[in-house]
Amino acid sequence: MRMTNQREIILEELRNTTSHPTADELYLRVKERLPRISLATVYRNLEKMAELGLIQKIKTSGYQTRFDGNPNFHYHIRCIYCGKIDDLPIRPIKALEDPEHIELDGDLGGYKVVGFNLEFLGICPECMKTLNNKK
Amino acid sequence: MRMTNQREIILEELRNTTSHPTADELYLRVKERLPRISLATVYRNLEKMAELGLIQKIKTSGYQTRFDGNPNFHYHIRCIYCGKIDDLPIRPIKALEDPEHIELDGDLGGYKVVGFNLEFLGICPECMKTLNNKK
DNA sequence: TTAAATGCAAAAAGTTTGCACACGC
DNA sequence: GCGTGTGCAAACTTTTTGCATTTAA
Repeated sequence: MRMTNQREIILEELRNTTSHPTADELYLRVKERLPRISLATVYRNLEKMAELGLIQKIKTSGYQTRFDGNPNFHYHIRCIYCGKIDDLPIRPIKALEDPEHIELDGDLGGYKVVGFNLEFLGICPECMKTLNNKK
Repeated sequence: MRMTNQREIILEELRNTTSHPTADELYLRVKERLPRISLATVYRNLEKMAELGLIQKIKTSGYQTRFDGNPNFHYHIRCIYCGKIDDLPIRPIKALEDPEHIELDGDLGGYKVVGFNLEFLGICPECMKTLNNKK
C-alpha cells in the first residue's frame, strides 16, 4: 500500500478519536486539514485499511457503517436512542469465542461456523439524562 | 392495526418461508398474489409488524435488512459468501442473557445495557461446495 | 516511469416520504 | 364518515464507480 498524504491523515484522524465516526464524519474532520479531499477517497481508504487490519469496520445493518481506529478486538455498545458507539470493557465471552462451548440444540444445517458479530445495546448517559428530564 | 388485504398477505408470505427475505424479495413474492401492491407498502407494513412484535427485523452486519416471520427469539447465522441467513439452533448463551454473568474489565461508561445483537458467521453448504470445486 | 491513488460527478442501492385516492371499521 | 392505509413517484441517504489527472515509489 502506497502511503499517500490522504491515507496518512485519514488514519491519523481516526486514531486520534474515540468516537467511532462514520465515513462522512471523518471526511469532515480530514477536510479541515486537506480541504480538497473527496468523500470517495475517504471511503476507498477506510475500506482498504480495514481489509489490511489497520482499523475496524463496524457494520450493523440499518445504520451507517462506523470505523474504529483501534484494530484490536473488543466489544462495542450502541446507544439505541442516538446511535453512538462506545467501547465496552468486558472480558472475552468464552461461550462464543471457544466454539466447543456452544451448546447445540439441533444441527448446524451444514454450516461451518467461522465467527460472530456481537454488539451490545444500551442507553448512553446523555440520552438517559434527556429521558429523565422528560418525565 | 387495521387488517388490510396487503397486510394479511405480506404476513402470510413471510410466515410461509424460512428464507429470511429482504423487503424487495418479499415484495416480489407478494406481487404474485397482489400484482398492484407497491414496495413502499411492503416496507411500511414490515416496519409496523416488527414494532408490534409480529415479526423480527434482522439488522446485523451491514447488509440489507432481512425479516423473519418467526417472532420468537433465536440466533441466526449468515453465510459470509452469499449473505444468506439461516436459523441456528443453539441454546441461549448465559453469559449474554443474564447480564450479571458479564465479566467487566472496567466500567460501562455510564451506559445502561438493555440488550445485544448477535449473529454468527459461517459458510453455508452450497458455498462450501463451490469452494471445494474450485480447488 | 508507471501502477496505484485521487477528485469529481454521476450512478447505484436501499429506504422513506408527500400526496391524492381507496377502503376497513 | 373518519382516519388509517395504499400506490405512485419523487426524494433521500449512504456507498460505489468511471474516468481523466496526479503522484509515490
